[in-house]
Amino acid sequence: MSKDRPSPDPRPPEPRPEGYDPGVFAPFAVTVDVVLLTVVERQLKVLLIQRGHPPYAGAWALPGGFVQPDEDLADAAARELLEETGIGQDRSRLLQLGAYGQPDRDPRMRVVTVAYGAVVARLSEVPRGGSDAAHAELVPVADVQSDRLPLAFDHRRIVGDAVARLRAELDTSDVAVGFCPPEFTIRELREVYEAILQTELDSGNFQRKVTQRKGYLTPTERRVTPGERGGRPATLWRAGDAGD
Amino acid sequence: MSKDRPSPDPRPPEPRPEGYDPGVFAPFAVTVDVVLLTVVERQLKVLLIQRGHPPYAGAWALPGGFVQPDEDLADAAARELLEETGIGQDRSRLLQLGAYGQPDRDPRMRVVTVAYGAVVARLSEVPRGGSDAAHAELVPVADVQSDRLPLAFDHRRIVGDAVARLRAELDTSDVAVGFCPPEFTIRELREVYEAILQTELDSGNFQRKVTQRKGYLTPTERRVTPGERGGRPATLWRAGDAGD
DNA sequence: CCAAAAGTGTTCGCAATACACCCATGT
DNA sequence: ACATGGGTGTATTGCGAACACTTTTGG
Repeated sequence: MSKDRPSPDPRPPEPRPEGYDPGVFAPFAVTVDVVLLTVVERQLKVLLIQRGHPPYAGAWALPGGFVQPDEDLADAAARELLEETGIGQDRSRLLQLGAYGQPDRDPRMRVVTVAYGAVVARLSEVPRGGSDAAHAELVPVADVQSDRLPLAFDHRRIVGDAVARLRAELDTSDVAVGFCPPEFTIRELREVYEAILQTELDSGNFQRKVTQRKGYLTPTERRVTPGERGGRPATLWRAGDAGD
Repeated sequence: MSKDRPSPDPRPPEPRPEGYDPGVFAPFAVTVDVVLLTVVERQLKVLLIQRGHPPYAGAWALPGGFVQPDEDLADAAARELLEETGIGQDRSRLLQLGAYGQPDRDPRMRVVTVAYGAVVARLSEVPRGGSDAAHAELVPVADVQSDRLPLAFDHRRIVGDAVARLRAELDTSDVAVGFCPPEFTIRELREVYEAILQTELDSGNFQRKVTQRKGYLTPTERRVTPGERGGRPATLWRAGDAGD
């Protein structure tokens, strides 16, 4: 990658693996953070943990932590999510959002974090299998974006970027079905869209748009029994072939 | 700001809970790589340098290098690009593409790289003001993707991702005008699209589509004098307000 | 019966496509 | 005059938005 160049590094050179020039390689910490989103009662929520130690002790933050020396980034994200919240997520379902590396983003040392996005079906409560996360909770994304609920580090920005990315990919990818349980009604899927886009969608047009999209949904034989106030029973659908 | 640098012990520290434990994190090297694209004679090309030292000595690679301790990631990308190729690029014109951190992507040590994309107007030759880059050259992207020209590390994949991203953003962003000089004809812009999408576009429809798009282009009073074989002189256009 | 929710049909307008045609220049 | 490339007009088609309407349930 890089070759000999003047050594502008004010720090004493670290002992280093052979082959790299001293004075050029400064050690960084690399972490991963996970933006886990879910829709509960028509509201988009993000999973946060309450920090137990400084800096930002007591503040809310994204689950995440250090990448281990021989660990892939996505694996680290999955592991941290499991350790801190008890939620197991396949690494293939984690979408990389980007790297955040402003020099002062951590007050103590240079940390570059790689953010990952994850999506789960309506999760009402956090499993609490986490090793030692002080506290994990689902909070409305709106509270984060309005800054009514301040986050540690640059995590508010990361959440904002994640939501923007989610909105952009709603129509072109299969993310939305990730917010639904294995079998779901079109209404349920529509409410996911509405929570994310913050708009109302025409139910009839949505129905067509989503059922006609190839490989997106597959119908089951089962129907749902209507609520107390009646109504035609809705078909249950599964994620389509393309989403597997 | 705590300054205790951990010794770069290659062995992993104990798997530990969330939270910072300065002195126990595993040191990573963080680098940036730049995928600089340009269109020359209807061909999409990427700027590569020839490596002078192992690993991959003599192989082609993306320009890039280590991030310095107090340097922002985008700044590092701009600096490395300038140092290795003599091309100055504003950091705001560098688009982050993502982080690549597979444990074995560098044979000697753990390196996480953050890739940035850049776009310049038809660049026929590399400035050669680079400090020490052995050799820098523009090569057809097709040669990289077909693996006819193998690249060091995982750089082929990074280039592939960059091109995919470029294609996806062609219609929704202003990237394409970045491939054109300050004043350009619609034909020139169309050839950029054609080189990137690998298709032929109807010139008439392209004209309308691109001129009607609000804030995308602004006409000048100037025309271009036709070539030797005649033809109606084309209007010169500038990037629109939205692209500033 | 009516209310409510699922799902379909119908219409309209816009935007993309195909392609014919006119415009302004060089030789 | 003719070739060449710039630019506009026009017909067609497909898709999304708006919304009326039918279907199937509970009360």
